[in-house]
Amino acid sequence: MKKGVHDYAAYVTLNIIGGKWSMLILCHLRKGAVRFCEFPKLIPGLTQKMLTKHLRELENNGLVRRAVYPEIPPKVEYTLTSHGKSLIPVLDLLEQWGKEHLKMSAAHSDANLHILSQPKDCQ
Amino acid sequence: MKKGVHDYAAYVTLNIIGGKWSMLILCHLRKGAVRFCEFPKLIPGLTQKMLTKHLRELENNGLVRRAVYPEIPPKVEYTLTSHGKSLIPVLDLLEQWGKEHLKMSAAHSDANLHILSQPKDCQ
DNA sequence: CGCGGTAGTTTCCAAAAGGTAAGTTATAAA
DNA sequence: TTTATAACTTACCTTTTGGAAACTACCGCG
Repeated sequence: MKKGVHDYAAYVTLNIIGGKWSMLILCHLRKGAVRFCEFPKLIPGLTQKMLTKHLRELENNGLVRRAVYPEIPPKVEYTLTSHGKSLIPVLDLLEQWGKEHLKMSAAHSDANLHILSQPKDCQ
Repeated sequence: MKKGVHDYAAYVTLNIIGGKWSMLILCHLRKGAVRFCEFPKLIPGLTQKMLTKHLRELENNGLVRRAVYPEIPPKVEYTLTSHGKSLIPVLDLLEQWGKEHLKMSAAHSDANLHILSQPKDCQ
């Protein structure tokens, strides 16, 4: 999913949080600052390359703030900006719908086996 | 974005509406039934192949219903299921946040040029 | 001098997603 | 007989995305 000047602002939102890891990163930032090296521990499978890439994107979109502490060894912390925090309700709703959907599809795959006798589709 | 067994149900939602065209297709279905051949007219750039692919996905996820009318030339209509309709508030929120974001980033790129004298970031 | 720790960047490769264009089927109308 | 139409499917190719692993820089420590 990328580009394309469609009339829907929802498209913009998906371009921002639709990457493979962005949403996961944001979810962990909800609770407060996270160090660079903490992310891969929090998010299994996330590599440094993908982490930097998505963090830069989120930073460029004004959702996260990058704070560098001039220490050795280096320390960099990421936090949500206020704009980033405005995404939390959106994430919550996505979360909530996802849960409903999982319940639904579980129920449905059970049901298929013994209940259904209604017409499934007009055809 | 695909796969990955993370703890966030929001991930599930994004897998469903996160494709390049799914959200656009759903948006047009909000108003009612749409024929196959109407989609490419409604959504510039959408090809038949991508359309079928995403429609099948949405169908498999129980969000849209496919109704075939046995006529020549063929007629196939797609509608939202009730489960599909439950996504509308989600799409609306994505839309709303996207609009806010566009306002924000427009304001920000203006502001950058003359206003800012605050520290941008601790570094 | 070499090691460890943090925060990256870079290179190289594989997989997934997406696009183009042509083919398919069925029938009715010209 | 050819054409047109709707709804697909298929083959082939390009682009995008993602991942593994190595490399850089910095400095203190032993």
